[in-house]
Amino acid sequence: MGANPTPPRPSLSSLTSPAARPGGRTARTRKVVLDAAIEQLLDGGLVGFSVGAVAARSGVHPSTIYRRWGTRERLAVDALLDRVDAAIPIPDTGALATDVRQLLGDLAAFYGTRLGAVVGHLAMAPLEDPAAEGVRQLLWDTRLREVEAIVERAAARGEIGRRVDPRSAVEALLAQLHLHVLTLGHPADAPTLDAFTRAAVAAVRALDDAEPR
Amino acid sequence: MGANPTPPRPSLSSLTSPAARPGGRTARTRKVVLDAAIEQLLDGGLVGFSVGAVAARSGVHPSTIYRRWGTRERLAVDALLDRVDAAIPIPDTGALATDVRQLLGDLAAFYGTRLGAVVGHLAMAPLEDPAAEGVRQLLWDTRLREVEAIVERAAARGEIGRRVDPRSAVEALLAQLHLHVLTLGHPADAPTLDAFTRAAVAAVRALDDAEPR
DNA sequence: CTCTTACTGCAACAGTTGTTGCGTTAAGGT
DNA sequence: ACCTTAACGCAACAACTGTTGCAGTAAGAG
Repeated sequence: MGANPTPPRPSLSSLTSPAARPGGRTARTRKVVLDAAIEQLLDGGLVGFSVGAVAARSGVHPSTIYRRWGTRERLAVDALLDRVDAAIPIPDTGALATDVRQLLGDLAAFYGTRLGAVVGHLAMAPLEDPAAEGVRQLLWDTRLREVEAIVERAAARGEIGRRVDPRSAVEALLAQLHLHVLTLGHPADAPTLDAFTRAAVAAVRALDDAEPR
Repeated sequence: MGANPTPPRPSLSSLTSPAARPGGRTARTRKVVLDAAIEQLLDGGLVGFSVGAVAARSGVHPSTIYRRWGTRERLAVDALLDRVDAAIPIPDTGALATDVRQLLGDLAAFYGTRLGAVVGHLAMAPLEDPAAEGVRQLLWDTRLREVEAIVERAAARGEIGRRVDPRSAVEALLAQLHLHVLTLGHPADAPTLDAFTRAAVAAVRALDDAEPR
């Protein structure tokens, strides 16, 4: 029973359930296609990303890809999930401001990457494919929950009040960076990130006042 | 002479330049198509929004639409521009907090509309069509500049420091609402909007400290 | 080694999306 | 009323997108 093929962590990877007992060369094909999809996303981003393009690049027949993934969005999301698992670590520097500064810096650096840009692009607005949209929401939820640790540690230290809703606080921490970089497409240099950090920390502190009404 | 058909304000409407001297039934066709596009967006949103669908609904031949607009994104953006001009007013209540609260409330209400949801959806992430993407950025830029008035009045009143960069401040004001409602798809009730307002105002105040380095 | 089973490639097909050439139509100027 | 001219409808077409049936093939079980 230890033989079940689930990945190291119970990550949310893989829309195509690897659950069923393979009776074919599933794993190899999957890897080849997803690698090709990543390559395609690296040069060209989402523009020109299509099932046909990935099929041509991978050598796998289009019909196979359609059968396993179905839509371009599902394929892109599934390919990215494989690589974003490593993602960005949650800092623990001992103070809220430095935690936030480091997290924002890491995020900005990631979104500066070609791959990160695509991930950010897909992350910001709803997707048309229901399955892909479900994964997007799950990803955000997972991610925000992880970041809540920063807020909870700050509350434990007494840096912020204990009445702050962690989820709202996390949103406040991340919102301006995402609007600035991903929605508006502007760069985020060090002074900008410093300013975002100051603003974010102040916002979280303000959420304490009379929060639970 | 009062008969000129240009809209009240020299809005950025219309990707299709109405500049050239019309030798055909330009204006009528344009209106019919854009009205049909809005209808199509109202029921169905961006899903199922295609040139073909709008052609069928408007009775205008698809080839005509392709010639004038080219892509689905350009058509959608152009149709929406016609209706978003009325948009959301910039409040002037005499205090920063109440200005922000009203603006956030108006925005949340607008995004709760079917039309507003589509606008918000298109606003959050880059568009693939270059022309449509240009309009998106222009719209953001225009909008943010308008909102700067709130910040500048607050600075004039002494509510916030004069070293605050208005553009950063405006981003800080709007960021959490957009992340919460448009990216995450969550509702924004009154208490939530109150909390966003408190956080946003605190964030703007924090931007003052040592802002210009 | 053989059998089962699932997945793949291939080819044929259907639907949608976007393009182009041509004759026709209507708006605005004279 | 007439002429010019841009825009439109139509049809034919090209390209891309997605689906389906069938035969072949590889992985895992006994």
